[in-house]
Amino acid sequence: MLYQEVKRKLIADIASGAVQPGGALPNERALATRFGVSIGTIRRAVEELVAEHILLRQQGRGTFVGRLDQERFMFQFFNIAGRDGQREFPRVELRAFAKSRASAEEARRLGLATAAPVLRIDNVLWLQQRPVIHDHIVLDAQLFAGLTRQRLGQRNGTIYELYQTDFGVTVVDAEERVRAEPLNPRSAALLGLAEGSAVLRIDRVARSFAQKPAEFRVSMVDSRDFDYVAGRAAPR
Amino acid sequence: MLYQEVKRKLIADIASGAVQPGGALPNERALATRFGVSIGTIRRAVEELVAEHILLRQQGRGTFVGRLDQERFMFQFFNIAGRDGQREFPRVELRAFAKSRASAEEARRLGLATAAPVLRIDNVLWLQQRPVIHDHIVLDAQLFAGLTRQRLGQRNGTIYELYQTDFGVTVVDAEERVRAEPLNPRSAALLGLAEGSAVLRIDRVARSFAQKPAEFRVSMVDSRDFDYVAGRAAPR
DNA sequence: AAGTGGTCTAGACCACTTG
DNA sequence: AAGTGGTCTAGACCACTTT
Repeated sequence: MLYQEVKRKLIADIASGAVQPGGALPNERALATRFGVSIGTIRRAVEELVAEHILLRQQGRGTFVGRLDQERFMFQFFNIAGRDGQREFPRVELRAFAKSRASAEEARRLGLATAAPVLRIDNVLWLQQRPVIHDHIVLDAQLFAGLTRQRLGQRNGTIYELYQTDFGVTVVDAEERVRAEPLNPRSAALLGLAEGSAVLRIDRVARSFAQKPAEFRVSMVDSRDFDYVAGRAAPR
Repeated sequence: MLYQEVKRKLIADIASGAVQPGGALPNERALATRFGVSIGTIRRAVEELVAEHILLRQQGRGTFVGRLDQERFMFQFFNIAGRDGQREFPRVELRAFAKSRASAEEARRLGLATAAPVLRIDNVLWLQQRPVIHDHIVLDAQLFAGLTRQRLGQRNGTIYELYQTDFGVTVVDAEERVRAEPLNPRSAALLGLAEGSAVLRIDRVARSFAQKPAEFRVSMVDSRDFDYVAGRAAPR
């Protein structure tokens, strides 16, 4: 499994920040020489990282570390679409930022000790000029030490890009669990809906390399006009 | 794109029934000779078909056409799990079988003319000895000509395996849209729940080769104890 | 023109399964 | 022992991007 070894070393380079998001990798010949393997083996490792959206190859230009920009966020992590299938980047409104302690459930999802210090962020996401989603985001306060309300509000790009550029945390995949639930009072107030309406609740654990939990997020979605979409066909 | 050509030919062989579900493909050398390409090119084509769960390779044994058996159904198409993540194969109870005509929505999803003849199947799925899911399945009556209530009731294995063995329709992927909805009277009766309870509604279009719609299904899920699960990490 | 990734070849050797 | 897929090599040639 030589190529697995190569893949691990490439991931280590990305995780350590030795190659920056958006930056180029050395070319295939250089990598082959450095790792002492053939170009075919390099290609195999890079192909898998491209399939995982961690690297990006462009013929004639080079191989680049994927940035968690808007386009990728929409493609990989934003699964809400209009009834007609139309997708739109949401307007994000920051409503609260606080430090507190993890509940038992949150600690378990993030792989932390119970009552570990966490940061909490409440966002309201707008689609078609209406508040549709209430996100409650929970982060390990140690991993994101120094994150402030100001920094969150000032950011350009997605929150995942902020994790990547400011804290070296690259989100590579997410697991989501969806259920129907009556709307709670806090979300009802933020979304301007009646308490008890049937809404979607999405629990998401976003993970970094080696399945390390990076973020836990609960989204309450007014699904009267929007769906959670899964299993879109891969382009072939 | 030689390997794409090889892939198309392999798919044609599977779709035409020239190789049966569960049957073995010729070995790599034989395929390379038949198509006049190198083994590497055969491998590339087969690798993609394996990634799409259409073929299955076993070192030392051979390459086989994937059967839509219980294991694959659970892995690829059954996305309901207990709160603790535990997965269980449901007991399927056939409650109704009828011929009628497609609604505008159904026709659109199946790529049929409005009011085209369709078959309708109502199943109740049991998990942990309780009715949890009401499936309403709509099929193109032409594509599944000859399907009877008896044949459905007698089947061994999953309904997708029946599509494959009896009608040559291989389901290769599915797109699902999920929302929260108050429970309708018919599903309420079948699930033994109060009308208006908040439940998950899942609209699924299952597709065959070349994105051809094969089945449209609406599932109503009592999500008090079960979740819809998406984006599980790929094994690496 | 030079440099990059994309495709394809023709083999060698290994690991695993079956008779 | 024979046959299968799994990994790896060392190149050739092509398509594309940049200078």
